[in-house]
Amino acid sequence: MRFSHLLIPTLRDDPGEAETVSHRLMLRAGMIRKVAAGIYTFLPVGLRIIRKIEQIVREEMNRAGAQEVLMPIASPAELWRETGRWEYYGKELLRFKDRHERDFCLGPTHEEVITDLFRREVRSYRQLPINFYQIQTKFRDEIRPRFGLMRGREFIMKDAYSFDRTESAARISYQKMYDAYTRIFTRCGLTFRAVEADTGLIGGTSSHEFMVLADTGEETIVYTDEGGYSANVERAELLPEADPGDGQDQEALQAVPTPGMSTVEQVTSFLKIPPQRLVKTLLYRAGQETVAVLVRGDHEVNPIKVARLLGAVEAALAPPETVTALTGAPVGFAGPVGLKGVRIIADHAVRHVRNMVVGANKADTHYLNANLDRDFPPPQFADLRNAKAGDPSPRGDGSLKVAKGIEVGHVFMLGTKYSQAMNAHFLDPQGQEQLAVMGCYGIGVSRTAAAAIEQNHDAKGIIWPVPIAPFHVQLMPLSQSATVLHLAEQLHDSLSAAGVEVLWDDRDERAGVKFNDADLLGVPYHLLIGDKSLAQGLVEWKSRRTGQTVKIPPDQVLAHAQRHLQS
RNA sequence: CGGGGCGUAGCGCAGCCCGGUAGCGCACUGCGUUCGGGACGCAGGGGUCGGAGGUUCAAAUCCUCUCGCCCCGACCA
Repeated sequence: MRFSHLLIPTLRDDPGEAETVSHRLMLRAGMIRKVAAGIYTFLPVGLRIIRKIEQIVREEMNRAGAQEVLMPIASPAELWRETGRWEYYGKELLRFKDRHERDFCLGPTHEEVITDLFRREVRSYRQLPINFYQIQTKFRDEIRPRFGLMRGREFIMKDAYSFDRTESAARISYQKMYDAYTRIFTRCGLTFRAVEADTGLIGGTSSHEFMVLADTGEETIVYTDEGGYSANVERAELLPEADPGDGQDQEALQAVPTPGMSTVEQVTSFLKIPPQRLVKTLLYRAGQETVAVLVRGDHEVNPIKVARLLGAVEAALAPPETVTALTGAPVGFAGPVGLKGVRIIADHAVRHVRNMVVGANKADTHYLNANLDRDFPPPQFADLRNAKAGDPSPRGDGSLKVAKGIEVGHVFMLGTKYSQAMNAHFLDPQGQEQLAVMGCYGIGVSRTAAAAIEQNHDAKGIIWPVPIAPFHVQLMPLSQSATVLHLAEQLHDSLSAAGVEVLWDDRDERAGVKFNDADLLGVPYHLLIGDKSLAQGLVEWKSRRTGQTVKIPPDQVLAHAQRHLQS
């Protein structure tokens, strides 16, 4: 492909709107252009990358036995009302009316539409298991779209939905998708990790997220070196630890003034104690109930765990008025001692804190040396906090480490949530109606492209992994001399004929311009043809990643290319 | 939704405080010279200064309203 036949509007300057590496580089390399907040046009080079990823996804989905369909982007409100999500989904669901005033939305995901298809068309257990997938544009009206393709409002997603006879059969479908995802991200040339994820309200038994590891990732994961355990921090289970048994004596409870000191940092540095000795008391609103949650000063409450313990949909910090009403003190001075009229729950780690510092439920006052049993009744203990580096693994295989990741895939056991809401049945061998057991599986295709850049770039630009690179080789004639141009054309033709994807920079630009654009674009191999080396009958093959250059005769280029592209 | 910032040529920006009819670099067009890591010269094209209203003899500049975009945050006591 000739460079001059594609619109590749590279930019010399960083666009002011982009902060993130992938966003900046995709704009500069002329791969995407913004149309509105979180909404982008893919230009030819950007689209080629998307197509590459899609192709890998498609091959692996097909191999795993899923069948491709294409559902509409617009879907009618009735389907969403059946599952309650028309109300539940909130503002992220972009709604509109057609000319007859009928309610529609742009699909943010397609459980409703696919379940509707299933219940209309699939009758018998003989047709199961069945798994449908599509690669399609999704729309989610995010609160704050950001980072270019990383969190767009419109994005390209592969979504798949499996239907099985039983829970155990569904687990097999789930495992097939899990394995397919592992192959997909491996084939894309990405460094990633599958982590246990929260199943949230949807319930079900399993959920895994596939995280591309990158320091710029929005998600935090914990893992052990041996790979025995890895999970999203939100999800990571923490077992109760044994009492370190330092045998400290309980000292007398004592109120101390802590004027204006409402944060852990302020109180601990004022009292000159380590944060582990402070126990903070946070009031959470979960459903109809308000609870006081105790965690150690160096720990963070995990609201998802709080909600799960209480059987609520979600838990959020109570507003300041509630805090004042219940504790009689402004925010920052709540504590378990003498706290009335509210249930208290505590993280396991609190059990072993002796002589703790806690709020005194009085403005500008904390207690020193508060102790369980003696000063306040023992609360219910549970795992209520986020994991942090150094915590013991729940599998007992060492301690947890922390890393940042970008969520590019998510597999999910749904159970019968949707089949029940929408009456999606099949007939079992006994002729009885049974609810289909479902799973759903998503891959952010456009986000995968962005994640690949976050993981593979240097100061000069992108460095694509070969399998998802827009081209394999960028061919650069460095002068306009007839021999150089002639050889460039010959090499372009012979490589292309052999299936090597060549971007031939046929522009009449200076060498420096071509080099810089090539580095920006990130095509993995550069083939340089210049008068200098050609004088010795050689051309240069250069690796974008390592910068390593070898000089080879033109008739060996094809073999050389094939050798590099295979690995 | 709260806070901050920004809309002036395709991109990056100056001009705005202190009103006087728009400028710089890159990109783009033509010609010439150049040609292995973002060349140079000469000559050009391109902007109703996000939009609407107001003040004024005069508005990119002052005032009001509006639209769009970016960043941070959305409450860890």
